[in-house]
Amino acid sequence: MRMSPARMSRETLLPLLAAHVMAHGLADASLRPLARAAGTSDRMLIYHFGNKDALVAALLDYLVARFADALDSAFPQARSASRRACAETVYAVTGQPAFAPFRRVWWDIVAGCSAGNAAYLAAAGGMMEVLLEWVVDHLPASDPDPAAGARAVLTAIEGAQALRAVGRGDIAEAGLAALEGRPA
Amino acid sequence: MRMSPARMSRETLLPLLAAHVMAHGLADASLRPLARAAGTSDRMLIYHFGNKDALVAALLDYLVARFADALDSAFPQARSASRRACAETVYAVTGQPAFAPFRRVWWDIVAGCSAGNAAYLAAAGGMMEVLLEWVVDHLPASDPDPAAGARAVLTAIEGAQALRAVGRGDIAEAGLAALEGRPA
DNA sequence: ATTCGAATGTAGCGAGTGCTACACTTGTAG
DNA sequence: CTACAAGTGTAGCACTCGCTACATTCGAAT
Repeated sequence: MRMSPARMSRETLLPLLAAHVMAHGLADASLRPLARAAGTSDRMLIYHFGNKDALVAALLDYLVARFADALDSAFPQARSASRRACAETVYAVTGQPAFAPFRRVWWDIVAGCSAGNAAYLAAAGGMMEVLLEWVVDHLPASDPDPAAGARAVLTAIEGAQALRAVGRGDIAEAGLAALEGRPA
Repeated sequence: MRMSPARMSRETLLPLLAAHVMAHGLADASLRPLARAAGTSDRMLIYHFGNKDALVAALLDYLVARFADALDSAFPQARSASRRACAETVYAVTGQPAFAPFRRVWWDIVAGCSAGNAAYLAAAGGMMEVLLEWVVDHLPASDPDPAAGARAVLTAIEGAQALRAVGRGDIAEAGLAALEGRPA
């Protein structure tokens, strides 16, 4: 009676690792708890990824991809009626409980960027690129300058998210409401 | 020949501790490096503050006060000509090197809030209150709704700061530029 | 001068950190 | 069947973490 050794690879490990990180945060994720969550040992994580930095880098790539997936599946397909409506839609959707883990790791990433971590910078760039494209595609077709509009919307969204994260969702909502209701 | 024992208290310690935190970040500040920076031992930090959580709480209070000071001394006295100009002023001033340490710890605080840390939430609330009041006071006198205007400006500023932190200052600046140039 | 409590130094505990050494078992290629 | 490399388990290293026990020194009140 011998269990299959359940051969592992980066690919089979990453979803389990990502689940643990989204549940417990990225900032203070350490090898042994990660390994426990994935049903392995710290020894094997190092074996498969080389060292912790490489593991985190792989994890960030994976999380960016999952974030893109989550956007595609959770967001309405239709374009918004205005920049303001677009921003409020993104704010509402990314405020759903399903996005809480992403919000959690997002601020870990921002803090890491602010501390000068290059891997985090790359991941943050990826996430912003994904979001920016999504916003461009969902701006009103009548928007005179979708590129500029998307940047305005994204700036407002990030600010609203930050304010919500620190318990000042009231400011965030008032801020979004002040976005111009119709394309300029 | 006996040196004065340099009696210490929370009050004499806090500036030194704060300096270390602003230089090296709040997230992974640990007792022994903090003590070294303040010319003491971890033992004494615990003695004066009780435990690390209380120390961090005191440190956050102190940092909020220093942030308020820095705002008062670094910002122009005059009111801005528009909401957009006000936002761009704050963005420019808080982008100065003198504010880099505050930006650094700010994102540590936001990440801590997102992880559910109550002390961080209180500190973040304090910082936002300070900033909100400053914005209200510097909006054009002609602004029809300074309370709403300040919230709009603050949301845009926070978003711009976040984007700048992750290396997308280009988006931030485009976003601020799209704020209405004259009071609505 | 004596006493007493506040302040401080030294040493260490138990837990957790990233990572490694070494032995061992597999599945597969020759 | 044998040889070999990929994969895995066990144990441990050198370190940091927050915190504590214990002994000492110091300044001020009596």
